[in-house]
Amino acid sequence: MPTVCFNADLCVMTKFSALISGKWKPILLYLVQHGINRFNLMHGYMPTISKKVLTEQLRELEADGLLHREEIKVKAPKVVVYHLTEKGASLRKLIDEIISWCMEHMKDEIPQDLLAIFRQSPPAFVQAP
Amino acid sequence: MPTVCFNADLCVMTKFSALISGKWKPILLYLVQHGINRFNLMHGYMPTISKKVLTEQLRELEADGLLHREEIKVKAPKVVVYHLTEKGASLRKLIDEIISWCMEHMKDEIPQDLLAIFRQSPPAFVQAP
DNA sequence: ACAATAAGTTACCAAATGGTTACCTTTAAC
DNA sequence: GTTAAAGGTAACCATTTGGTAACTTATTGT
Repeated sequence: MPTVCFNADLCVMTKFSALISGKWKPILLYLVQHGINRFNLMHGYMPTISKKVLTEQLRELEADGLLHREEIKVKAPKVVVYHLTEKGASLRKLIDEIISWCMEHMKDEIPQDLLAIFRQSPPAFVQAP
Repeated sequence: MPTVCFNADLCVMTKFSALISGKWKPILLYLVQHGINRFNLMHGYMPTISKKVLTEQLRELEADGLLHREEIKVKAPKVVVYHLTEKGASLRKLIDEIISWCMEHMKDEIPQDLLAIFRQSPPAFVQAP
């Protein structure tokens, strides 16, 4: 019997996965970084997400310290703006490195046109994160 | 309405998450890299995984081209050895970078002693992946 | 008086994921 | 001839995750 044991619940990668593996989270971080930072604006760029799930994912990103949520106190219909925290911005950089790895090692699963666009301008404003 | 739309099913990070987000997969890659590469041997290092799930995760890692499974044709009780493919080895390097990021940016969620060990010898043979 | 807009919430549902326990197959050793 | 070891399967269950569709609240413009 080994003296060292591994436990998935204590695994650092388990915690990291929890951070990014919400279905829409990498896309949300990317959009907020690029100024797509309001609820209905984001929803317009992600037509297939439901409002319920969009709310959930945003709240989780906020709870994990990746996004900051700011309610702008204007009298009109409430306006809410999201922006990246430092941790969130730093995670965005790491995600770009992960995407680079994917472009090299998962070529077969990534559409040709995306690969081509990526080669020209890495974190382009197209479908990637 | 924006001309660009984002779809989580086409997202590169979704594919990447599928690669690593099996609960035990990062640990398995790490163990195999360190020569813990047989079914019951691995099971000894991961006492809380069930055989069913261990089989499943190994099979998925194999299907994703990260591990190679080799049945050694000896007459005795069948012996099976796993080893990393090139893709798997390259993913292990990326995971080490991800863990470095976690050690910097998720300090509060990572036990002190692990942080200390990590500072001395990064990819140590202790609970980390 | 009424519709529209921003940003959600509520109730309910389906699929995926990991887990438990018991069982299987082949060969060698006692 | 039964047992042990290696590497699994099979049947079944609970939780988590994302999804649908309808409803909400406050204010402003017509």
